[in-house]
Amino acid sequence: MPEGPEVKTVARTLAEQLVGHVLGLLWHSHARLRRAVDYRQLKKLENHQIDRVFCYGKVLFISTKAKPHIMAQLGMTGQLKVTALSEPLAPHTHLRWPLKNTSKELRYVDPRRFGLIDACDEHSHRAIIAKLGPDPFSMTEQDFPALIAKMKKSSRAIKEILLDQSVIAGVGNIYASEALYRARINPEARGADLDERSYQALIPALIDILRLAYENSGTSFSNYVDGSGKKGDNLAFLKVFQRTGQTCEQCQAIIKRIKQGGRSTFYCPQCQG
DNA sequence: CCGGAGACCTGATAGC
DNA sequence: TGCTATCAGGTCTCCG
Repeated sequence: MPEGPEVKTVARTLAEQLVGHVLGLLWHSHARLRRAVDYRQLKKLENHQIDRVFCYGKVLFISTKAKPHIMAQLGMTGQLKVTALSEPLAPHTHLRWPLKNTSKELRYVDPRRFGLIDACDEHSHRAIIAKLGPDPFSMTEQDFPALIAKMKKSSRAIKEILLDQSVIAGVGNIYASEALYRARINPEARGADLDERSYQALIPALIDILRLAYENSGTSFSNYVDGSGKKGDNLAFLKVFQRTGQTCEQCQAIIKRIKQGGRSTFYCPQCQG
């Protein structure tokens, strides 16, 4: 489901509801998520107070004063939200974690089970982040040259490079297409073939697109919701994603969909020719 | 090392 | 009304 802006929205809205609260007794469905979950480790966090919720790229962390922390990746359909204990259980609820002395609980719902929740100590926390490229939300212009150099080294299509979390963390299928449209770059162009000017347009365009999406609390076209169950408002701001057959706002050409690496890419053949 | 294909899952929707 | 096929905010592993 979520890309960087959605995960960051979930982190913000969860922080408002979780920080300062103490986790109660964990319930789980025994389902295997993307991989088997070490529920024993997670249960060690019972009776600990949550002090921070944050994210890097698409990885969300909930930390307590104790070790380990909670790590979550929402995959395509994962929802992490705080609900009333009395709220009916949605199908595919895999984790329920009551907050002591409240009538609420943290729930993880994930129909496709491409997501992951797990315990995470300092060591694995660092290992996770070490594998990821810079996070556009904390990046400054000083980080641009190294990032551009890495992209220029690749013979892959620029759209696929943008989806590579080890190059840049938090970009997914929506915002890769949107950023390339904004920067007027053909998604099939090889990283190595793009000139410096293209990159100087692309990186700021990408950052702008992600910031805007975050300000709009993310894009909901299917089941994405924030940490309190609310949908995002960014769908109306998208220019090409899932707009196959509609006219480009800039030039009136027809927006096309192609497949790259097994995934849809949306673009304007005229503006991004 | 790199890149491509397929695997992992459920659910919604379109077309016959 | 079924069926089949395709599509969906992601990532991991295997193979050449």
